[in-house]
Amino acid sequence: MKILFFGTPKFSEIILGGLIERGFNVVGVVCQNDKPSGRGNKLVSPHMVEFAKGLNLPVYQFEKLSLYIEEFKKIDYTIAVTASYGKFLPKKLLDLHPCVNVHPSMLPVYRGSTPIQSALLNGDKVTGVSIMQTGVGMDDGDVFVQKEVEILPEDDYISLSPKLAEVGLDLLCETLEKIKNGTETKTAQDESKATFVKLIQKEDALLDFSCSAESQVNKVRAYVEDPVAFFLLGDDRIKVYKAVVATDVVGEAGKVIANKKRFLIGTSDGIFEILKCQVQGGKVLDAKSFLNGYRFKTMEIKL
RNA sequence: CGCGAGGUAGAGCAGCUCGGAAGCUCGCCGGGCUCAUAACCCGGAGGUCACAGGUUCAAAUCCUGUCCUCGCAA
Repeated sequence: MKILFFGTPKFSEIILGGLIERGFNVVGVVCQNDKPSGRGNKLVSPHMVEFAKGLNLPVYQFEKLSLYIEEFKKIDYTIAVTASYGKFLPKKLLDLHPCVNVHPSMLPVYRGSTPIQSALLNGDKVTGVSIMQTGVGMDDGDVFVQKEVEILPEDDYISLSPKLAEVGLDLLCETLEKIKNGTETKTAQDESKATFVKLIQKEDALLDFSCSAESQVNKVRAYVEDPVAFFLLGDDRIKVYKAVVATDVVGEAGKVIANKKRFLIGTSDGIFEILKCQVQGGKVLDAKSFLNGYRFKTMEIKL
């Protein structure tokens, strides 16, 4: 079985790396195009490009897949595996060979592009991974297998994502073996229970202290990799990388309480404690270091 | 040449406008006080002020170039 792998972010890398490690025959990697990015708007390749090259795999980057069907016909593969590729695969491409997808949620819940973030944002205690048939719709194909994964209170996107990838990898390998042997089974999703999650916008990451502290901590956990939860303190934009709900203090919504040791912000329900943050121009710092040098110009946050 | 901020003790910052003996908060080491402490008091170590040139009697501070870090936008 010759696998053509579709995937772009870190999540995909873990799965790709795992497939190789376990001896699966991956013949190539398709990932998204290079994009102008960062200061100077220089063209930057997805990290996957280097990763795949490091594994001596050919890398394909097509601007619009549907325009390159002929190219795909030239690639010698028998099955496609997708994992957070980032775009829909056109029907013409799916018709060439079977295609399975790794989706980090318990489908039909959290269909769409941000299932991991959504589970964290909603404060879920459990999420999971599904291996499914890749279809033309949004994550609505038949499911081969799925497995739950516990979300720990201290988990955030950065810690949870690899856990889901590892579980996804196991399930994927299992499924591929079955497909190879012709013993795979699949069941249709219950459409009535389907939920969708949307793309994340920058503004979604703006912390709102008129909400509960817990909900804003969840926002930090969900968006810690990108775009990173933030709030505005006077003219300063402060990104929050790690926060918890403080239970030993009281305070008023939108009011900052800060001393040499702790950086607290009142919310409508509970106290939001910042453990790791960054002001524009500065490095990411633990609260103590941040407080050592930061000069507060205001202690109020506009709600 | 997309816009912008910054590189000063182990950490985080001030000082730079108006050149003239390197400072603050924390950490660290030593001592003291306390039943005790993330408390308080006393003392101490630790910096070629990113790098390279230039101006000057004198440069962290002014000028030029280089390297590095970071925020925004896309």
